Amino acid sequence: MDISHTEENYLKAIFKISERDGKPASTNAISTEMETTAASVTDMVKRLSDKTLIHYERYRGVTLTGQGEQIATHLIRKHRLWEVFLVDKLHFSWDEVHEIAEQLEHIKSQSLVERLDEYLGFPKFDPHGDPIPDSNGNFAVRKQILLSELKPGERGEVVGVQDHTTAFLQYLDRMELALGTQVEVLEYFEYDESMRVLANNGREQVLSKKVCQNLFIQKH
Amino acid sequence: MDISHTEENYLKAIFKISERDGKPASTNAISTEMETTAASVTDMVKRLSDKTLIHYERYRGVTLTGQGEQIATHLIRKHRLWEVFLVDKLHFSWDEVHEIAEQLEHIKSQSLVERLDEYLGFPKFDPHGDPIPDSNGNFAVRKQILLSELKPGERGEVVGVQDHTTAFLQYLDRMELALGTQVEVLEYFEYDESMRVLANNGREQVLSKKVCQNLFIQKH
DNA sequence: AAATAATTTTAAGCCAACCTAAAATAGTAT
DNA sequence: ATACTATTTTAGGTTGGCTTAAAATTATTT
Repeated sequence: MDISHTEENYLKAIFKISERDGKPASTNAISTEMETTAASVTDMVKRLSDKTLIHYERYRGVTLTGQGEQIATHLIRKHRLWEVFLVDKLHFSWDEVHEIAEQLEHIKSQSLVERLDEYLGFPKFDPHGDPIPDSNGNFAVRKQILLSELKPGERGEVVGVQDHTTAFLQYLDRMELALGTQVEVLEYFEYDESMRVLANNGREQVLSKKVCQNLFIQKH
Repeated sequence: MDISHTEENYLKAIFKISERDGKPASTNAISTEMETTAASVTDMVKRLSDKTLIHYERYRGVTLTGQGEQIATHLIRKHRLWEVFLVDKLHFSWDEVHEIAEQLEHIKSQSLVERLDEYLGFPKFDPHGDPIPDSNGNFAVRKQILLSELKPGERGEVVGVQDHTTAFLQYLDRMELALGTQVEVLEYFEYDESMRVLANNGREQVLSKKVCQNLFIQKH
């Protein structure tokens, strides 16, 4: 059985949505994620169901079958490995790689993925700090919290971003808040829920609520 | 205007055929190359003509327009650069890379190609000795001849293959006739048009007519 | 519980890319 | 020039993935 580029993208969307919402993916949620209409989704969902890649009952939303989930996690694995390649080897910046990886993730070759993984040194996280699943679809877990959850006096390391937009990533570049940066919360302002933060590069700056709620920190 | 994966493959096929035959690509030739029917080709050829990617007149065969040729050579450029990547960086053997590169060549990102080129050290030839066009579509030319054209006593360097099949490439591996091997023709047998050849690795062996007609040599 | 709103599905149809079978054209041989 | 053959095109139809508009179902409000 072969599966199209488009079908793969639907599976990935369904995976993403059910992970985020912790429940079956609704037709509407999928149509939003895929930037298409609800009718198109219903259409596709029937096909994916015929191929036993998802469980589907009318009006009930969809979940991935084992098979479907395997395809989805493998896509994510490929996407994130390629992102590492683009950043580490080709020196793209972390805000430029998503679209290209979106294409590269559809390349079909088992040995390619495994060799790429090895070539990159078996990375466990991509350039945005997102975990790279192993070939069985298992994600590394990390006890990370949002910077906004840190109390004054507490310290941690920047390990990931929740918001993947170019705007946010470029903002972080400007603020020199790369992954791996050690930070300490100096002060919390109730007024606008911002924080004064000291980074290990010596920079001390105030970060907005929005920024704090989009930065993942590993506490220590 | 955007162009599909399939359309790109047609353009590449047309380029290849007109290069090989030195005349417009016939519907039948294209259908053979694309492993499809003549009717499908006629269908597609009309669309490509509407997009001004080819010149087409019924029953007259097709040729690429400037635009079409640019797309075709750019595909070949990407294909061959990716082959170099797969062999040089991921250590695939030269008989394993074609299919994967066939997919990778469709990745759309100008900066990706240029960075890859740089990363690979601006290679001029791919792992099979085929020239890699520059970003303007210009191919390096090399005065190469077939081994079968060499006379006893003459020497040269193995620089490419005409036959790209796995069988031939693996045969060359066994015979230790990699690209770059220096060879000298010791003896020619009229009986079966085979040759006794001495390689710079000290190996002396008899190569069949078929082998000699599929190995490109740069004479010296 | 009934009415209203939101979501989802169905219906009907479009386009790209394919197919088979039949018709048209071109090329070749007599 | 005619007949035959090979090639190419047309005609008509399929499938995947998409659309809009209408109908059906579910969820929410009163």
